[in-house]
Amino acid sequence: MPRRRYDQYCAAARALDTVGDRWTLLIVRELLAGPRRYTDLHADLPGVSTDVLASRLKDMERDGLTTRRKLPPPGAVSVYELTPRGLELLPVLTALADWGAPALADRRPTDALRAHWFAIPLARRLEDLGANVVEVRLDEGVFHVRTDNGRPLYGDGPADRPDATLTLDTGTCIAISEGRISVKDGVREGLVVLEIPPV
Amino acid sequence: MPRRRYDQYCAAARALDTVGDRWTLLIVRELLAGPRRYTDLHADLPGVSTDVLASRLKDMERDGLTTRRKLPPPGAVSVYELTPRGLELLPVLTALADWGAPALADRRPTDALRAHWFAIPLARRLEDLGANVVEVRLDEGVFHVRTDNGRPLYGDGPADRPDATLTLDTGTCIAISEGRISVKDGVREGLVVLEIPPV
DNA sequence: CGGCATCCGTGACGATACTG
DNA sequence: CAGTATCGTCACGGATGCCG
Repeated sequence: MPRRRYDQYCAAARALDTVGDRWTLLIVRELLAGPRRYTDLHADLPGVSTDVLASRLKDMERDGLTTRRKLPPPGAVSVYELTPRGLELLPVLTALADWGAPALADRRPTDALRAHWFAIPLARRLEDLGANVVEVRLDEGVFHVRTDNGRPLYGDGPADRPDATLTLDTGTCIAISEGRISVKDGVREGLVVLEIPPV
Repeated sequence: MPRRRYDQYCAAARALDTVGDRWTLLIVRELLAGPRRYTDLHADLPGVSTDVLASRLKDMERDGLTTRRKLPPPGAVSVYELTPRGLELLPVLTALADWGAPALADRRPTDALRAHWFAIPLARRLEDLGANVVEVRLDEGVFHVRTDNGRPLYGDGPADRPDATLTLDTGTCIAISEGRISVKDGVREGLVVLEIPPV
């Protein structure tokens, strides 16, 4: 909750009171990948300043979106993690990603990029593959998605034992994310290579 | 699009570049009620300053969310209206309202209130009534909702010729909005009075 | 080195006053 | 009625420093 509230008895305004601040929803996006350390968050949120990130994490913990947990030694590092309430923001991020996907048509040279940022709009399109864990290989990097409502929803890098792997280029990935073509169409047209590893 | 962009090649971040600024999504909320004049917008967005509202409307027009139209004389007043692209933000507002509805449990004395603010979370729950236009009567005021994907989605005050009218209290309205009870359950328990006017 | 806190310049925001 | 102009304040972004 920011210092500035809307003070409106409206469900949408109440939500924006909590998650309407700059960076908050993008922090949620990162935490959908599971528990993360402060430094990892800072690395995957290029542009955020250290104090704003720390301040947001405090606000989010106070508002019940996240919890802070100390990993047992050795390591004894603390990680940030979404609460169930914070996890319920996934539909908000999905709706935003749906709306914003067409804007990916113009790719600016200054744009930062992490492969797992494609996971949110892509996840639903992979649901009918019949695979719990899907590894996605783009030119820009590899990430994996869980389609079984598991936590974490996705992660960077290859999966442990994926049920399927998808190899495709960025344009195809966006087209599938937007629902313009299906995964099966992509395979049929040679844009996507779908592999099911032997058990 | 604000001066500050995230500069991230991510669909959700791109959306937030356009609608992440303070007040923008609440202006969309108001424009879902159809074409509105500047003064009306200002009246139903308590707390927004005149310059910020003017600035947002400019940004939104530049970004293709709204158009400005001069009504034919007499009157010759100009109104703001959502474009199809702007209208596509409804799922975003619905997802936000879903998430924010539990926060309506605590009602602060400083909260502003407009009856039609209940329309967004309520609209989907009225879809299976088989009525195109539903008039909703709360203690706080009357508004009406179109459930046939028509524009406008809702409006203040009574409807012209509603297909159904609902009379209920605020708590019941929130419970239905959250999906905790259905309209039919509300009627059965005496919390909702549903009237279908004779043709 | 991870996890912040502090300082500072810039810009966004909010309230009021004013104008065509 | 529909904004623009002005101004004080606060949030943001970048850099740096501190401390376990």
